[in-house]
Amino acid sequence: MEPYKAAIPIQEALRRGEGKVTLRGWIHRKRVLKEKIFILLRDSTGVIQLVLPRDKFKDLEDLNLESALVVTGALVKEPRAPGGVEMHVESVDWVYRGEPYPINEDAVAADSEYLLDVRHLWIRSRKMQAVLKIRHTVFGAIHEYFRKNGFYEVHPPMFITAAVEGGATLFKVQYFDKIVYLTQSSQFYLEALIYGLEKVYTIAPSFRAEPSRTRRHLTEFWHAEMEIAWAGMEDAVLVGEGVISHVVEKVLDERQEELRLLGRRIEPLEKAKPPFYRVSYDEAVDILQKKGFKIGWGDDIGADEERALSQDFDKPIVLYGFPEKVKAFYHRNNPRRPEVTLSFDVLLPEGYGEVIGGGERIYQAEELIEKIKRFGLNPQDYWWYIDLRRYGSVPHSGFGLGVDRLTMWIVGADHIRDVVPFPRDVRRTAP
RNA sequence: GCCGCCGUAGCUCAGCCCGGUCAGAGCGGCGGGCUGUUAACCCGUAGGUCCCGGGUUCAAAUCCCGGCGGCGGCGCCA
Repeated sequence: MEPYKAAIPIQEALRRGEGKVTLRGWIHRKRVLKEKIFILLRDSTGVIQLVLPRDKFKDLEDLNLESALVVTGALVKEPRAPGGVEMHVESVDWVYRGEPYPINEDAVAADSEYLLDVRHLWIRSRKMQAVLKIRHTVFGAIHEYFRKNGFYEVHPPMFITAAVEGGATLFKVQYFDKIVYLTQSSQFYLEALIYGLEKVYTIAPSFRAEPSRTRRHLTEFWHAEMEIAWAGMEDAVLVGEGVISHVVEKVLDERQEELRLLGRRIEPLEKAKPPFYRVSYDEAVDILQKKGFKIGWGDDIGADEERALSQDFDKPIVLYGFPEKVKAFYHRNNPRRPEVTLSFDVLLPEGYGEVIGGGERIYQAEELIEKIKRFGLNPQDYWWYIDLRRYGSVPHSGFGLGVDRLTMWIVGADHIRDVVPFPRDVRRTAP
């Protein structure tokens, strides 16, 4: 049997605190003293201190960080050891000698750009481990919420031929002898799928060729989208509150250790329970004007305004009822007040901003065609989307949730790149 | 697309303003030391196309022009 097959997880070793066991992992830290070598060994479950008599393991003292090891020895409870338990190593059963590891504490402390250049290595760090474990829980909790609430998971295409939002932000792809695009939202496909399944959701990548240079934009991001038949805007808002609060609850329940390692304050997370604050666009304009912003009714709410708004609230805000011209063409106008749409955004607190955009869709063909024209677009480009309105159309609503943005807020990251293993932005496509 | 900032050792940075012992520090590497270390510590040592090109000058990392690369913010959005 290969020696590494006998190993137990480090977390399990820390729990036992005694007995002879085999461990495997990577060298997280190493300190060589006159008579002893201390090694902090890391695996996916934790970190434990190894103690090796220097005379017996002379050939190991020059091991570089991140070298891989399989060791056997006795576990001992030891207050001087980080974590309270250490292993007195008796034999080293397997070694892979790594070259000098290029990431050091200076680069980490500076949160350097370099960490993105060596991202393929940096994802080994305890910080990235913690973030990626939380990300795993976030995705799982989204699936869990939708499935428990009667939604079917569906899988729309990534190659498309018509824009959802307009057209300027699509990535072109050579597709045999023609050009197609990468999807920027699965919404239109979800709208088609409700006529069979009524309540549908998907978690899929969306691609946007926007040259955005901000801490909350990527060119490739994970989009959790849902659509429900026989539903108005308020129904979609309830689902949005439901899924966010469920995800947060799940992370608080399962990822306390990771949140602690990341130094995340959990009070703001604990407050994210429904109902979120409801603020109409009209009220928001009032609030902002009183704060001294130069904003008139009909203007869009920019990033600074969004941040200022969220400062007044200690949990997520549902901003609703935007003017027609600041939202995409497919939003249904309020029949009682046609100048505003039945649209909403969910804003995260602490300055994190928009995480959900959604609302009720136009369900009548004529109204849709008219609005497409009013927006200066060509109805022919949306032929099948319009066609959906010709055969038993019903009121329906949905939203798109930025999963990376949600994760960013949950872990308290400064940049959306910090929560994605291999982020893609306007310039970075490798590693 | 618009505005601002940056580029010096493998990594993090100082030096630039006011040109002339300015080729520097810490980490990492290598060599040695050290009574159990907690990002260990101490001593020694190797390591650089000062982003590239041009200009000014007796003299340029430093000043000027152009280019390339990177970062942050806005707009747009999730």
